[in-house]
Amino acid sequence: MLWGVIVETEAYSQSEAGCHGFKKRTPRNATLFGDPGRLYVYLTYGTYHCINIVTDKRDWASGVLLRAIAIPNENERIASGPGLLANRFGLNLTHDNSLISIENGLWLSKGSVSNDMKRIIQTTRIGISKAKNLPWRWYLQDSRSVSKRALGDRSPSLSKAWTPSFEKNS
DNA sequence: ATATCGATCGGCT
DNA sequence: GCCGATCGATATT
Repeated sequence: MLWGVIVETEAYSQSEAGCHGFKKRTPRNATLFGDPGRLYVYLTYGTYHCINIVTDKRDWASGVLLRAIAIPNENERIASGPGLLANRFGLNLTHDNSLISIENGLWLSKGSVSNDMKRIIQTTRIGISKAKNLPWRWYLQDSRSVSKRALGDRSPSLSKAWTPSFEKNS
């Protein structure tokens, strides 16, 4: 079993221009409009795959892009970007629309993270030209497995600490 | 029909 | 910081 800790993500929603589903449904983004709990995989720049978790109800395009994963006992940079993590997990277009479930051998779980890895930075998304101002990227401040841009972009002026609401309320 | 643009990355200046 | 790889989707002629 190959597993890791998701250390960087971005959110996309049909309501904003950064989202593949902003304009209309196409063969490429169809999964994004489908049921939640599935993988939306697409080819970017003709060279790398990007992995999203479809998050919202059917017919409302939205998803969370997995940007970086820390894998225990492996090079800390092995999955430090959207394309890199897709490569490491062997995910490609054939996995588009795959159901996320234990039965399917592909799932997420809410694990525990060491105390020194709990600081979360919320800031703007990377590599897009539209809706750049939306602060919909999150990463673990102290992880060395975040994407290259996140490693260098740790200026507190543009970023701010963020606490997940489920922890605030618990 | 042709041109431009990406939710990227590694290599190079 | 800039560039090319490489291809599907979208914009333009």
